Amino acid sequence: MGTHYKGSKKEINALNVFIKLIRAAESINSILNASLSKEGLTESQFGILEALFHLGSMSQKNLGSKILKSGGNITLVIDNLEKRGLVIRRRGVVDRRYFNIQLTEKGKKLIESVFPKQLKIITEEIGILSENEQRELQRMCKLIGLKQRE
Amino acid sequence: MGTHYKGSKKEINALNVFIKLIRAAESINSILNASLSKEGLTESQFGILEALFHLGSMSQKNLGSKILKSGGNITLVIDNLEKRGLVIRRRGVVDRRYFNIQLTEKGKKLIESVFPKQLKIITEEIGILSENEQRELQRMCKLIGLKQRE
DNA sequence: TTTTATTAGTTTAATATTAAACTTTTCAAG
DNA sequence: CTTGAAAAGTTTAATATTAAACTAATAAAA
Repeated sequence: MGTHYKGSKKEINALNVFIKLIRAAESINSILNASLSKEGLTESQFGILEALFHLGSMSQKNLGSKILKSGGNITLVIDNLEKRGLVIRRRGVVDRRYFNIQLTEKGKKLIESVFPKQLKIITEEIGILSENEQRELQRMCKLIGLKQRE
Repeated sequence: MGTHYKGSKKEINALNVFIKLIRAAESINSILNASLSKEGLTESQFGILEALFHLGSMSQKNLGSKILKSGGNITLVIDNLEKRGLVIRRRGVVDRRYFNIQLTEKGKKLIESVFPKQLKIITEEIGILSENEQRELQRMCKLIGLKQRE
């Protein structure tokens, strides 16, 4: 034990695992963000475009739950995407509280070009692990992710 | 394959692993941050206090590299910690460009009380995995973390 | 010794983010 | 129908974060 008591062996082990987990996530994210910033996109903007591209048009509320950001933040991100002509807001017809957020042709072109680059980075970074290791990593991360919703 | 081409099988697998990895990290972090905010601490503030507590006094530059934040940010975080009387800046004697950032007694008391709570959360969350699984998770995350510095 | 380059830290301007208060619209209960 | 609750989105105020320009101190080179 060092100068300060830091915890039991079990706790120290858990802490080390946690730190490595966080570092791995940050490591990949920082590479992805560096690539996105070249296209003038933020992580949130990419998340919105990607969700619209792969899941189709949806409300701001739904987009918020996809990228796990607050309503106020979604308003701003959509504002900025709309200014760049990448998405448009269409007021709902049956329920006028909703906006239906749609990709424009320009937005679709952009995400079609950016998504594969992001995917390539992720594949390279994760590809350092064997197929079996990837399966195991995914399984264990799922367990940790689940715990939150108890 | 769905409506849109999303990538090869290999890419899709890597993407799924990546998403689970990020979610697991976010899951634990959000619990930790909720706990910290009860003490009126931000993640960065905690990181600084924890580094000073476990590694001893150091310069702002060193603190920045420990918690991976920009210099400008460290200036602000230290400002706020200093206002609350949790740390003090001492100008270096041999080299007057440096500040030596030190925990005050109050800061030491706070981190001594907060750190075990954070550690408990981490231990509980990671503890969902067996010891063997934890070892494996750590090993794999290290591999991913390493890749960045190539 | 003077000049130049480097290093630590600060400031500024911009963006991101959230919680909370707010508006508008819809829906449910009486 | 009217009233009240809930839901989608916006605005505001606060904090966090970064990059880039800046100041001050030190070290290196001429």
